[in-house]
Amino acid sequence: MSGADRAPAACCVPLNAPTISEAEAAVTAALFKALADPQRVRIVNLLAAAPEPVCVCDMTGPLGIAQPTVSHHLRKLLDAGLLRRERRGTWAYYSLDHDNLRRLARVADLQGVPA
Amino acid sequence: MSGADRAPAACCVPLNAPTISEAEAAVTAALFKALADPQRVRIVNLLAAAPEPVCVCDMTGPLGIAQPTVSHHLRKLLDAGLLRRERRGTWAYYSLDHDNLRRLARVADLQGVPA
DNA sequence: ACTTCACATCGATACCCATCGATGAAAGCG
DNA sequence: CGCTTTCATCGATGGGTATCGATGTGAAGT
Repeated sequence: MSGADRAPAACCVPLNAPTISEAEAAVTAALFKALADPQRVRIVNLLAAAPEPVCVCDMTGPLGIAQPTVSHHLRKLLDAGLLRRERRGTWAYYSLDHDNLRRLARVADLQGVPA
Repeated sequence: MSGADRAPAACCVPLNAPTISEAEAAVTAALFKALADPQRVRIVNLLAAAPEPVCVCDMTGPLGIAQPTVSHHLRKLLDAGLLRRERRGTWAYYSLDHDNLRRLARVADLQGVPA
C-alpha cells in the first residue's frame, strides 16, 4: 500500500489546530519522521532538483550509501506519501508527490487559518 | 546553549535548494526530527493554542506522561530552536519561537524560490 | 533455459531514543 | 536553617532504526 491515500501526508492536521488528538499527533509525527533523516532529506532535495524521475541506480552514487539502504529510505518516503514510483522495465523511477508535499508545508505553517 | 542561534531552526536550507551538502542535510533532518514524535507534536499544538506561555506543571496533565518525560521533550524542542523558555521563580514557562517556526515552514515549502 | 542487470527484501548488528523512577538543583516559605 | 515545590538531570530498560551483505524477484537479452 505504498503511496496510497492512507499515507500520513494524505490527511494531516495543521500544527495550529485548536486541539490535536493522540491519533492525529501520531500521524503528524510520522510525516515529519519521514524527513527526519539526512539521507532522506538529500533524496528529496535530489528529486526536487531533477526535471525528470530518477532511478535508484543514479542515487547510490551521489548519496554514497549501499543500494539496499537507498531502497530502504525510498520505501519510507513512499509510505509517507511524499514520493511516487514508476517502473520502466527493470528500472524503478522515483519522483516527488507535489500534492502531498504541499500538504506537508501547510501542516508546518502556523500562519494559516487554525481550521 | 539551548535555543541559541546555533539551533537547527535558526539556519536552514530549503528542501528545493539546488544542492544540499551532507552537513546541511543533517541540520535539516535534525529540525524535522524535533517534530518526529507524537508528544512533541502535541506540545507544539498545545503552545500554539495557548495565548500565554505555559508552565511544565500544566502540560503533564493533558499529555498524560510523567514529568521527566515532558522535560525531555521540551529540551529537544528547545535545542531545535522551536521553543523559548522563561523562568518565573520556581516555574518554567514555555512558548513558541514564531520566527524559527516560520523558517521551518519555509524549509518544507517547495513552492518558494529555489534560492 | 541461462545469464545478467536492477531493485526489493531478509537477517544481523550497532546505535539512537522514549519512557520512567530516583535523584539533584534552585527558588520561595516558615 | 529545614521544608516544600517545581523543574532538570541521571541511569536503566525496552523498542525502534540505519546500515550492510546476502539473497530473492522480475525483466531483458543471448
